[in-house]
Amino acid sequence: MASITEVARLAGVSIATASRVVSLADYPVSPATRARVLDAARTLDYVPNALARGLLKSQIPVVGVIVHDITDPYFAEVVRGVEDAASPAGYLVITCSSERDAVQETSYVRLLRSMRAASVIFAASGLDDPGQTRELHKHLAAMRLDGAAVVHLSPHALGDADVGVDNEAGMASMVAELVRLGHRQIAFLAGPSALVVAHARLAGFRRGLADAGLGVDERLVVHTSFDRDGGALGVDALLTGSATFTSICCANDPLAMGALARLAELGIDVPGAVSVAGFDDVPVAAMTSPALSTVRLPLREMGRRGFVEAARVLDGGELERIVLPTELAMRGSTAPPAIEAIAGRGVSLGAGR
Amino acid sequence: MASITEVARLAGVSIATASRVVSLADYPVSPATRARVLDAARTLDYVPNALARGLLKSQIPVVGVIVHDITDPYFAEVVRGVEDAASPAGYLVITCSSERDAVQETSYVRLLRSMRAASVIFAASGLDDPGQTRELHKHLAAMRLDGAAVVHLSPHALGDADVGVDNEAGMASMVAELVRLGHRQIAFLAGPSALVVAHARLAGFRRGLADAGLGVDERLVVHTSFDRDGGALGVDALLTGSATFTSICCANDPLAMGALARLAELGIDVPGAVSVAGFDDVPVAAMTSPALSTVRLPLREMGRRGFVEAARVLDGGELERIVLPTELAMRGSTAPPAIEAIAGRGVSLGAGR
DNA sequence: CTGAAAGCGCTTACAG
DNA sequence: CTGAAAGCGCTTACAG
Repeated sequence: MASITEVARLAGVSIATASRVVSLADYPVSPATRARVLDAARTLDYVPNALARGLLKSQIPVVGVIVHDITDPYFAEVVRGVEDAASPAGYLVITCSSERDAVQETSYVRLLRSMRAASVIFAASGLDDPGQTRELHKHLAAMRLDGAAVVHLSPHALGDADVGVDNEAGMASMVAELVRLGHRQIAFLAGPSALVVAHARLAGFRRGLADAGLGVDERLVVHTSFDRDGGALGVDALLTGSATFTSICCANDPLAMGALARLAELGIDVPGAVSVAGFDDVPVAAMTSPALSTVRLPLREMGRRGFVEAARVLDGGELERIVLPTELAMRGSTAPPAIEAIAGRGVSLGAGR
Repeated sequence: MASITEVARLAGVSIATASRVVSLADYPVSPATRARVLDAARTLDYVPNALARGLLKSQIPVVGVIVHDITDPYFAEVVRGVEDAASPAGYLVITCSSERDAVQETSYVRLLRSMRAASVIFAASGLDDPGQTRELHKHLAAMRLDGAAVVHLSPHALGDADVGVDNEAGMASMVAELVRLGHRQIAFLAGPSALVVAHARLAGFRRGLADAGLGVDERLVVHTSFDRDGGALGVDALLTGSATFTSICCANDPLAMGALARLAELGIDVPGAVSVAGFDDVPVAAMTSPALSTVRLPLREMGRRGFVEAARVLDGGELERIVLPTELAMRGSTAPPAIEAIAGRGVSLGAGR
């Protein structure tokens, strides 16, 4: 590949001058010289070496996004948002599926640091485990010191999201809506108790109930994994428990979809016998049957704004903490409760009910 | 950030020696010296500068994956596969959502070239438009010359996939299965006629019919976009057309899901009145209702093998052309045909049928 | 086993 | 407006 040296030689100028024109530097160069350099660059199919430039700046126009799993539509949306904002600015996006594993996450961040990525954006909520993450934070601190932008899109062990939503308020609004529909016995599939974002949503559930003057029946709060399997298992746990309920509120959409699938298997009608609500509004939420009522998060916008904030920091500005609005997306999986609540313990599962 | 110079100074050795130990070079260094260097590196929180190393090698351990859209589960799966193979090898994955736009694709590849990415993997099929892509191929040729690995996971304007599936055979096997179920009037939602991979699947449809001794009713072959909207539009086109059919075979899953949704809207029972089949087996295909019968592509494995082939080339080997097997995944959306075929023209849409 | 030195391809004071 | 030179942080012949 042609280097700037060859471009300069072909154009008959110094490499300094060649650099000034090809790098679009704001520096006076005579029009004739400029034209000759541009010509030479075109002739030689010159493409600047971003590594050399990056070495000088100690930074390369690349942003790493840490996600739980890129095949999870939540994260795919966020990453796409980052890309939509980053791409016009000439930044490339590196996806890092950490599976919420601290070791993997650290290894990714170290790699990002080694290549002097301009920014790392955490799309996934961290686990509430500060001990595990000392090395991670060492890397992040070093990167920040070096001018890199670190942006969180979810609450994490060390603080709130930089660009995010009010998870607690969003969940409380869903609870309020279920109460408005007439529900009084609302179960909650809470996800993993160690996940920071799950905390916030559980807090929202409690607040929603409190706002309605209702108490929390702790037997109806179930912790599971944050995926479909957790939703199915959660339903089983509720049905074998001792408390009755007319609706199930879930801390995210996968949980709700798993619950929907398990209830269908058991022949329990949604929303006839029980209402189900999710949280996130991933694109598939509108395609389940019945379609899932959920809390819409502006996922793509979160990604976009995440990059915008990163760019602000790279420009020497301060991170602005941003809270984006959530919105209820009520669909077919919720309705006023049936006369009788779904019973817990004592009801045999799978018996065609 | 500490550089190797500082590590060398702290360890009391030359930077050459320091480099040999921190870069894990296969070069004799006395154990005592090695230990001192490692110690210094740890003390200084030394992380090697990948940009400096890359500048020397004219290559950085990064692989770019060109996809249509990372929020499309097909591509998310493939990217995850690439990441699963790339990550243990110390490579980072850059996602490029090109929206099948030649200009964007070229711009991404140029950026990848400028940062001397070790490899670019095309997950998306190209458009059959060699004119549009001259500049793209100039960049790719330059990268290849420079030792980068270019791998195609789908057929493209200039040739077959390097790591892919036999789209034609896969589609033919689905047609054979529909015929086995008793279908004789099979419609085909073909996707865009300019998309190379769509060609192959249409060819498979024709071959499957020919193998069964059936002719192709061209009135039942509909070209639309490659997404849900195309599926819905395709159904409308078929219903207002003049030919009858008992099943709809789709060139990919989004088309099939769009068809399913539209048929449900129209009150047409699947698979009672008409069978619907997809192609790809993206994860959501199992979650529609009825669950979608489709042709399973080993998407994640395609991504993984794509990186493995890239690594082979980077190691100085030759690209091995690999064809991965497809598999039928028959689910609830297909069944033997009803006595009467669905009629086209003359049936009023949306009239509760 | 160790080190001095060249060089990868750029940008940017500095001098003219 | 133009150019010579230093230097970013590494690796790697080459010499010892």
